[in-house]
Amino acid sequence: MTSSTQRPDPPYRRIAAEFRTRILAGDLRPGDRVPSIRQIAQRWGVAVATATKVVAVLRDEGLVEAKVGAGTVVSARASRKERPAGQAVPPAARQAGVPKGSLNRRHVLRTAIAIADAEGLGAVSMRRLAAELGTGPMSLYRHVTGKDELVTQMADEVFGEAELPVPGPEGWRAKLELVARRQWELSRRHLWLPRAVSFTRPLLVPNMMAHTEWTLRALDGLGLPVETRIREALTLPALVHTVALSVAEEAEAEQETGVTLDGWRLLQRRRADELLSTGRFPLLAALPGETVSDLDGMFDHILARHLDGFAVMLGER
Amino acid sequence: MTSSTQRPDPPYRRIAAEFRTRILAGDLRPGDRVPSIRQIAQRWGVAVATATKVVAVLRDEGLVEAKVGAGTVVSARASRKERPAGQAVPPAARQAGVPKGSLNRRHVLRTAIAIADAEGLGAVSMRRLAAELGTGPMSLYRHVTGKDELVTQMADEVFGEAELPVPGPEGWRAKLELVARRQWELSRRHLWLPRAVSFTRPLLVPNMMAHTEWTLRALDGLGLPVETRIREALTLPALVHTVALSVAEEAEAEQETGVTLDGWRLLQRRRADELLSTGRFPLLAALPGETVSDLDGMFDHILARHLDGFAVMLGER
DNA sequence: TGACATTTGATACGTCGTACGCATACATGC
DNA sequence: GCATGTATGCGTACGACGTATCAAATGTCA
Repeated sequence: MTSSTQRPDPPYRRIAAEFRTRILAGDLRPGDRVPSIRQIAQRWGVAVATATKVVAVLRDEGLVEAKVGAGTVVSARASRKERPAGQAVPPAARQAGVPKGSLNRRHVLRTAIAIADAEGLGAVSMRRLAAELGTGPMSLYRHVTGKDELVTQMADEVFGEAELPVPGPEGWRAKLELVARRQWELSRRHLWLPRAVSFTRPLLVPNMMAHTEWTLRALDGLGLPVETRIREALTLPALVHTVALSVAEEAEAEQETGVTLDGWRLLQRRRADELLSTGRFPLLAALPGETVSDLDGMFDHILARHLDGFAVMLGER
Repeated sequence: MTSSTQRPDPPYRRIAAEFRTRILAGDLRPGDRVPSIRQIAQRWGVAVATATKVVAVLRDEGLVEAKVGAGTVVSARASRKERPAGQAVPPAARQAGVPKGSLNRRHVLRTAIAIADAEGLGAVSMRRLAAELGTGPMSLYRHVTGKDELVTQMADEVFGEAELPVPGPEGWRAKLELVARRQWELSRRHLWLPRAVSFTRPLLVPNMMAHTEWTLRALDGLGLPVETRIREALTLPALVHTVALSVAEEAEAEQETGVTLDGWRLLQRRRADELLSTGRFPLLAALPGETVSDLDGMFDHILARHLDGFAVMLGER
């Protein structure tokens, strides 16, 4: 570089330097918007091509990231002066990984999941989700074709949390119990899950298909006809599904009554009590209330009975 | 308070507040007559119905007591502000008069059921239902407090179709199988049923409670602890529920594709095929398609396994 | 410099459930 | 008979929803 003489830097370099110092000083933080090309052009009184060069310089230095249509943004890990200024990164590195939409899509999904976890699936409206992400509702449709797909993909995302060991434990019973309990844990962690997808139609939810596939493998070699294997593989998630649905409803009811004791819920309770005291349902009325809502126990019961029955079918009893 | 938005309180609320402050201030003392409904109507220039609401609000708050023919009077212990204003206590379970309402209510329910049977629960909107009955949407609210109740009562109505024999067949297994199959038939006849109610929360659906009661009786005398009896009584409908849900989804999917082959569904199919051909799910991909959708067979499987398992628990195997 | 493909967000449309207010008819007590 | 509170039927309108449409703004490239 022979620019050591008094020859002044060209304008585009001067402006770029200006931004560079602001970024490195932390004045512009990662994620902040950098003025658009046309704004730079106007503000500094230069042509658009010049402003373009400014941004190009910064981008080649890895300080900013530009997306067409969206704008230019200070890139992460930019403030740490890890690379001597002026040392350009190979331009190929700027679009290395996935098409970048993938990351935003995950962000959308995780945010939606967070809302659903905290306030139930009903709270996940497109507007609400958009607000949470700081954008307009319509922007979501860039990452998701519609609400149906959003919900399905939320389910897929959380199903990805539950990994199944590759050989798995010994014996069909341990395997079946394992997969059922994994899904049960999932449903307890994400109460909206049974509302989001039907467990007996795993298509389109790849991570759910993986569970089905794993289960089918567990059923292989037991000498069962194919229809039985299918049914069994679909039965297990179905069992989880119903009980999980009840858990979800219980939670919702509780949440609502926690907020407002008004009208509907309270009225429900009153009516239920009235019905119970009519004497038409003596056994039902005599039940202790706590047991009804012990849904973990309920799940254990339903799963154990089923596996026992399956063992009978295999002739093991 | 309710001043969150700038939207002014509706007239009836404003007027009620006016009286409330006068009562609480002691301006109107216990035993004093409150202006009659028609007087209020005239004095404030509103309709009698509106004035009626004013009095209703005050009465629900326990501030006044109304007697037909006699008039409305400030109730005793009203001046002590013992209850946060606006917090109504007795919504007063409105027991609809039998004579006329009963028949019309059934008509509403049966019409709603007919729509749901033919086009799915999603087609049952208040407007649609009203149109079918030849009235305005708001007329429905004379017979039903809201959509939630409508749906619940629809379920109750159809559960009334399934009668259970009073002594029932001999032996626990025949009894349990009977009640499960009755519910299964119900769900096949009314595909929307599993969507309408949770089978594990029979409260508020008297005809469903009857099933639970019947099941509990079938489980009596087997020497089982009470928790087990409860769980079992709730398990049977739960089993029906999941499989029925799948049936419903299948039917909906089929119906939609029957109408329009466009976009979403077709796209789903394509994606599913793509996923299957990735080789990640060899066992799944090798399955014959017909068996997957044999949901009657699925139900038989799940029920038989469960009952076998229950027999094991009873030590009968 | 201008044409381009993208991305965005504001506006708006058609649904939904239902709150509100009105008019009218009815039942009850003085 | 008369005034009272109540019940019924219904038209209007509000706010929330999912999403179609489209102009404006963006970085890029000829």
